[in-house]
Amino acid sequence: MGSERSCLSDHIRRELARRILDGTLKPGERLVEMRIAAEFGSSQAPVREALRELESMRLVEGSPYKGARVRRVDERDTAEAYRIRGALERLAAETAAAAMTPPELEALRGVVEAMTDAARADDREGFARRDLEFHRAIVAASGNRTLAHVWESLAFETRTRLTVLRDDLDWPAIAAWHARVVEALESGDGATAGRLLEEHARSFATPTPGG
Amino acid sequence: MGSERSCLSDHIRRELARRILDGTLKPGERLVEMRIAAEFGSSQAPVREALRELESMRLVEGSPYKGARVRRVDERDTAEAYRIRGALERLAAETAAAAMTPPELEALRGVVEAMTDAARADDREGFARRDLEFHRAIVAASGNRTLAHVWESLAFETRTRLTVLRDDLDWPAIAAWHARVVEALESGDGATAGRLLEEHARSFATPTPGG
DNA sequence: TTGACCTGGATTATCGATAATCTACCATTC
DNA sequence: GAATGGTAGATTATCGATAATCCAGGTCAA
Repeated sequence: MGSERSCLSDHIRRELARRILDGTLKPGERLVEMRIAAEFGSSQAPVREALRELESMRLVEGSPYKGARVRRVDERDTAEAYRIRGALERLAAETAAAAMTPPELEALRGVVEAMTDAARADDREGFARRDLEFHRAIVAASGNRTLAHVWESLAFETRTRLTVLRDDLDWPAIAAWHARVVEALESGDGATAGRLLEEHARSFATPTPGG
Repeated sequence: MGSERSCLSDHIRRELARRILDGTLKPGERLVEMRIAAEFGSSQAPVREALRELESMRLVEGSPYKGARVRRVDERDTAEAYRIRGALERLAAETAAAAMTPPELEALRGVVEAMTDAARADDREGFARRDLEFHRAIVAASGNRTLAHVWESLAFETRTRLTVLRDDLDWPAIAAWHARVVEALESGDGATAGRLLEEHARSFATPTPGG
């Protein structure tokens, strides 16, 4: 919600974000305004606006008269973002526990089921999508719009791609773990739900064991 | 740090942010691109970029073909922001406790002393400045740059203005309370420091008792 | 009277072109 | 040979103008 506009610069922004996300655009790669403009059949202006927004999302970095590059998102950045995610979702869960309606909880449970199915089928793409949906729903259920905005600005769509490739994780266990969060929320225990979410995020902030 | 550029659009952005901050531009006020451009002697393009960045800072809001307005920051927004602040600073303190050096702690103590002096002199302007300095220092000491970025994006310079006008608060007590945070950090007790900071922020998230 | 529909003026979104600045390369000097 | 300075090409920052869209107010039919 929110950022669904229809002007050209937003289209370009979304598309560039997607490419950074899926690795088409590699870290450190230059983003030349006119080249991008030519590709989208637009002029320079919308591209500039898109780049500026991506910059404020910290997906690209730039300096005056030198242009923009895809930001090099290293392990440290990801770890930092996941720690913040933990803190934010903890707050979200604590707030949401007192406010979530039975239909909302039902929907959340459905997401967890889909996640479990994806884990069984080793459908990591689907798993990642459900996972995002789950966490986003809790953030939304907090009713704190500023929180939702801040959470979105951390662009976990980008980072999840990397995480989901890890082979050392027990996906069905993670799905089951999400179910525990739902149970805590159902019993109105926001503190427990919050603690679970914070630990979960923190576990992803740890570098991959093997390298 | 960071955002010190020298191009026109950044100059316009900073100036507009300042005016929103000090109330020259009032909430809900329209920001017409060509009018602003005329005032700064520029064309439309730099103004547009500035507005888009202010939008991502949530200082202004806009929709396509309808233009931008100074964002109406109501009590709810402020409450939301302070809750997030609490969550973020809690994380910051927990991380910083294990990392802060004696000189850093010494500096932090100095800030609290200045804050205490300002409180005694009823210098609210000075108090607010020291308060921001204190919290910013803890966020910085966490070493989490992403956290610092997110924290800054909540623009507490803007909101503190409103809070500092409240008459129902015991400023010397608040200053003393900050000293307790330093003590916790000095003894390496990040959990306590974090809890104190979260409670503190949350207390400001509560609407003013009288109205 | 009321509501759908149009029209004019204002404003935003985008364009194509120019000015300002950077970077890499080469010549020149010591 | 190394350092300095200058020049050409590429790229960004900004401009002025045009196309697209919105909004207020009036017109007309029922």
